[in-house]
Amino acid sequence: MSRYNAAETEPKWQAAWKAARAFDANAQDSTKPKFYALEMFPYPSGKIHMGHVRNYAMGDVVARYKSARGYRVLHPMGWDAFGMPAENAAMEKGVHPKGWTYDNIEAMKGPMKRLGFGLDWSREFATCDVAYYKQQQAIFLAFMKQGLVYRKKAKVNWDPVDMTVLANEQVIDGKGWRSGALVEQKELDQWFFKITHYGDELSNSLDSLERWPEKVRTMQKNWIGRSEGAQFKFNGQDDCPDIEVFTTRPDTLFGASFVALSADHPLIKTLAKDNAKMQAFRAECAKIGTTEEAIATAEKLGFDTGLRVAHPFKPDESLPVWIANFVLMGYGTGAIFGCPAHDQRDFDFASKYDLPIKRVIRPHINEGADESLTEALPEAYMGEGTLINSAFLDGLSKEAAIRAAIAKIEELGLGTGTVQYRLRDWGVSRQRYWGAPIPIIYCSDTSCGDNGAVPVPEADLPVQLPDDVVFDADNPGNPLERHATWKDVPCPSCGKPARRETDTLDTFADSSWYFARFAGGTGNGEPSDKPFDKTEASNWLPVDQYIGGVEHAVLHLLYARFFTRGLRDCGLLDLPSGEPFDGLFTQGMVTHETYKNEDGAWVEPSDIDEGKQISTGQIITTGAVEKMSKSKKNVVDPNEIIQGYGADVARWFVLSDSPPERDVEWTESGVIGAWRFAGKVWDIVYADDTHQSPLSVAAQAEGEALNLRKFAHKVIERVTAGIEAFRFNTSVAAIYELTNAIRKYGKNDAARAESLGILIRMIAPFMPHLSEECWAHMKGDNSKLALVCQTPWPAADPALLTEDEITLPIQVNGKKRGELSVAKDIDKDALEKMALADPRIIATIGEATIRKVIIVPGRIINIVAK
RNA sequence: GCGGGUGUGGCGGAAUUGGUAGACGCGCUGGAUUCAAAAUCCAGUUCCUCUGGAGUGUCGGUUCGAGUCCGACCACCCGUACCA
Repeated sequence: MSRYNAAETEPKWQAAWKAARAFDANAQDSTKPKFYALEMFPYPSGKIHMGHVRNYAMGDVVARYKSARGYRVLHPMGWDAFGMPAENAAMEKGVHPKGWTYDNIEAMKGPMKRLGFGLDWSREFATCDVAYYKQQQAIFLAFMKQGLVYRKKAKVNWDPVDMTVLANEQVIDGKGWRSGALVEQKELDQWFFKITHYGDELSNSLDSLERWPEKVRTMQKNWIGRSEGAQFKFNGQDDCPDIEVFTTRPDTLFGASFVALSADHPLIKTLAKDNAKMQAFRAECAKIGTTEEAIATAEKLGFDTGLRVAHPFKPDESLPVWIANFVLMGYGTGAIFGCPAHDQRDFDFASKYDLPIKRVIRPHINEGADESLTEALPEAYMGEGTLINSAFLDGLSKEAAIRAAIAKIEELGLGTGTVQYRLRDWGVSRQRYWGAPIPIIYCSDTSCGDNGAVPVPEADLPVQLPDDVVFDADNPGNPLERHATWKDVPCPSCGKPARRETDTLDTFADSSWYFARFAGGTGNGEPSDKPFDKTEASNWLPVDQYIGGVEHAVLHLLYARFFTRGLRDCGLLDLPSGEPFDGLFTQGMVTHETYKNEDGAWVEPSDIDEGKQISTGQIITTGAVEKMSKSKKNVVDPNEIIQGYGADVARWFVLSDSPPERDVEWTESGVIGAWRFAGKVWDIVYADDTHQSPLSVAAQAEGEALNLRKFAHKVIERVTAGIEAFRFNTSVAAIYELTNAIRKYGKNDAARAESLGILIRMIAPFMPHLSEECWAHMKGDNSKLALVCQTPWPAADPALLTEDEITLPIQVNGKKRGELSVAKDIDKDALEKMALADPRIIATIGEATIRKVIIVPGRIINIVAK
């Protein structure tokens, strides 16, 4: 018998699908309901890795399955092509980011096409295509008109040696990754998207996303972090101006022992100009860096300004004003009051600097006892309780006290109850070349436009990236800045000398609307001069099933949800809910050990043999297991598996064992199981040359034949449920069982043909090429039957799913001691009698007295005996 | 630090959602086939002091019954706003 030959079979069926326009969305029957399947598009790093294969294999199973279930499916693919790695490659290898990127796209497209995903390649684009980023610039201008764009100062990581802005991942232990210089902070004018405008909507609307994982909704909700509280001022004494604070705990105001300002607070910036010590403290704070993680984990440091403010409720008392490194300028007003007894951070701070710790909340459990609460607190008490030592708030609960404190603050005219978001506006300016230029021109006349900032007129778009730029390691920084002529233009408004914005847009913007471009953009190969066709995009959106890595759970998904709202409110998209993704599945990451050589450089796993780097001979240090990423080089190329076993085995393998939402540490062991399976399927199909239709129904089957049919139909249920629930590994296990059952079954009769036809249709979304080959063999040369990828999903016959006889376990005191084979609908009394008559049960019970017999029909019998 | 998640045989994992723990696959062991090997096929495979007992990261709780629910902890992973 012949063997399955992937190299011959794969191109044959890929050509057949193309000829049948099987995955061309425009060729689908328009009367069918739509289904938009989308996987997060890849960054073209140059190689696909196992994480990609896993992601796209899942998406393809869903897309092909939905197609078999009668939907017209849109399943596009493109490239998230702007970003830092291209510039790093330009510096390291002297290549141009554009050439590097498009070469990488070509390099990745080969293996992706080889894998036979059912993709509509007619809609492909890269975000670095001028046609795409032109439209992104148009959207930027539309958002601007809509009031969703503004400019303000913001901090960046500045490498003083390389004279360039660093990304957070390029700052290692506070030092520049290339130069090793201590990273400084620098304030630059930057553009922002007003995502906080939609703060409430983005938070509330999460509840409607029923087909999103609960964890992602929770993460987004926490990220947006809506909190109610009060904003009010502490009146300054002597030279101290009034200080505006925000708090969620105005109830603890009587326990306040200090006011703390961010080192970046305008007041501190002003004071530090004439105060060298304060300036030094600010520099100390700046060393920590800009990331939330670094700030939160840094040792809490303070600086007493010597200023004092009045307590709002006790005008004769005053509080010291400190600078604290844990107060963020970006949240609230950049100033807080500290209540050490009831906030852990304040507690740590007060303990360190010997500030008073005054308790104002008595825990409920202490009621009656220890009225004075005099003994020292070991830590802050943040739970519920009753207010004490708080004048008019005494005796109130926390919630009531919050309300009463706000009322008092309002009555005193010091402030109001307000809502704050943890969410900050989205800074989109990047001091880099390889991104979409921000379409702004700065006029030399600052009375022109907004303080000199003039939007590029729509007719002048695109603002195109110049190709003639130079990258070199000796001269890092943004080449657009250095370009001889590019930035010099006349002001589009008044004609005076002006210069272009040299910052480009955050690449998260690129991935915030690409799904709309797929849906309403290039479908017919007719690029329209707008971001996307409104009707088409509105018809396909929302994406019915979006699949991608859980690492995008907050930022990418939140930014996309912001963009669709912006597009909606600009009238570009008809999407009332504003929600781009109706169903979301977050897959776990494919992880791998990381390796470094003696120079401390990351090393690819394929460059290692017996603990040494093959290319240099250096000794390798093994690091942590982390998600596969280009920057850490811990990627495994799937090409070897595809070459060795074929596309279908590779696809089957990545879905076969692990539950899709779980992280998997990459290992090739187990791929042989997928390979054996492909061989078994081939063998059982080619063991029969009678060409009975794979759509046979063996209605007359009896005995073993009937059992096989019953099993096959039960497996339909299991496989279908597995796909619907994204538990492909359980579908795979069920398919294995059916395959084994068919193998053991001897005859080439109608029951076998029916079961085999069911099997092939169910394997088709997973192993599409092998399935077509098997399907073609079964149906024979003269059959009019369609391709298996265009054949409906098998339906389970309900009559075959029920069993008359079932096995029930018998437990004694919760431990299994026997089992019974009984009719499905046997009554409880009979069951009890049978269980108590079982010799092994009698022996187990022995002398003990039977206290109770629990019978759960169809499930279990438990005898309680003592 | 904070937010979110995960933890079951030698390994990946299954378990009808509170009811037979270990389906299915890998690996391993033995056998068949072969001059031999590969491939393939068949059987076995949680552990132990084995007519019994223990067992789903640890400790405790609820229940007739807990991998599943509750509480405390441990380890690892993701995110933490300029990696994408």
